[in-house]
Amino acid sequence: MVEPERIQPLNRKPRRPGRYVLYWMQQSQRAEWNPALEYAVGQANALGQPVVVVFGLTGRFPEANLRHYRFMLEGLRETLQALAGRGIRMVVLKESPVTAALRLAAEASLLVADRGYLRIQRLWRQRVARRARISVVQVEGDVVVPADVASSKEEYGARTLRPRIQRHLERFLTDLVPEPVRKDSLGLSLEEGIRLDDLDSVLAGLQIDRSVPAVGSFRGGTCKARELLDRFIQERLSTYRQESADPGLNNVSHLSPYLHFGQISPVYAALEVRRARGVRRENVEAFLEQLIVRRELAVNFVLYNPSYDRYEGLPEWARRTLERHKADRRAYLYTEQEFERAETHDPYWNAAQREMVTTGKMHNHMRMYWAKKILEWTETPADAFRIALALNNKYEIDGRDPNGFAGVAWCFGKHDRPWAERPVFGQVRYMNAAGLERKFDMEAYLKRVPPRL
DNA sequence: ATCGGCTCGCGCAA
DNA sequence: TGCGCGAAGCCGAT
Repeated sequence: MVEPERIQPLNRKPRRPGRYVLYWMQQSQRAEWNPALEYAVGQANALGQPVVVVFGLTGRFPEANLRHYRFMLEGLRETLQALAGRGIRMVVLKESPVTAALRLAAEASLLVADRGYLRIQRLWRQRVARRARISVVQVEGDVVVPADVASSKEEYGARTLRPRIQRHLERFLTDLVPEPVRKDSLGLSLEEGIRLDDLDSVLAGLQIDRSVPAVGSFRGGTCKARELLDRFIQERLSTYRQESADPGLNNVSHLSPYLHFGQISPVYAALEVRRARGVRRENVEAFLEQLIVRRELAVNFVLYNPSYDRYEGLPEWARRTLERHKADRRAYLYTEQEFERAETHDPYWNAAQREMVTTGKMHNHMRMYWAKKILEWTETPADAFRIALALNNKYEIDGRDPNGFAGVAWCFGKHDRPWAERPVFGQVRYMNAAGLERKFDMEAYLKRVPPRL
């Protein structure tokens, strides 16, 4: 049963007598723990119709490259098979999500969409809702507490969002029981769509940026995500609070790429972690703080701040103080290319950059240090913001995620408070290598990251 | 090793 | 209007 607050009509058009209920999959790329899918199945059962799933595979998602597409397609291939196992046909069309959804909506009774919070995802849904001739309903499945239920405005920090999430948490942290599929859609006559058996040839047929190679360190897909989560709970959760910040230990879940593509449900992950046996409460709480409060603070940021991907999206006090120190002498200055090639004087910074470029994922604590240093070693804070975000989006598997936008902005003062004034940073929180060495085993970090690009 | 100060703005209590 | 407090800070004093 999907919570009613996850369900929102996106237009006022009627249902029509079509051949099937259409689930337009976009953000939640999974066949289980997917409220939009289960809602679609429930509606289809009530109408005595089958469910068809459509996915529009566009080569034009902003800033997406081979690395992102490979990971996403590994997940989609598995999802397609899992859906077939439930008697649900998934059609993958090589065109924009909007036109793909509209094409199959022509013969549908009702269109169900999942939810994504980025600007482009909201725009896509708006267009589909406006141009479809049928009722379009959006079902939230990307966060635990739907962002507009938690708050109706941009929150100032984790401190102000946390109680708002807590208020609703229990209501939304519930099992999602799969609906039985009463009428299967595997035999329907439909557009073929493209096959996903051979991902190399699918990728070869897409007009995408191929300059960033796929990574072997993380394979996409729900199974892989579940495996990582299980292992995390078994082996790492019981020391999470103490160790998760240490880049040398890497004691983290590694779920963020999977969450980014909707290959695993945050509700499922939260429930699994809560149900873990023999783990101290503080560790469970520390993980849920990341998975829910911090992640959903990032979603709040991209939903309510129209400048979430620009320097202008920073709070007034941060821009003011950075502006005041714009002319300060920088001890080092690097170009975007020097950053990209990990050619700074700082071995920790270079290691972080190499970790990101080679594995597609940088340790959480290093992401902060990394962006703070780009601010310190670039001529203007606005350039630094742009460079940090561009590199993040290019090389992280979960680039262009709300977490990335909020994470970079945090390094420039967003969701943070002012600190003692100093050169370049002004009152924005400063970090340095001595801090890393004081607290963590940085030799271990250097050892676990490839020594060169 | 530990501690206070740094400094802004939100939200709540009064 | 006052007050407490905040993602992971740093720095100098003790």
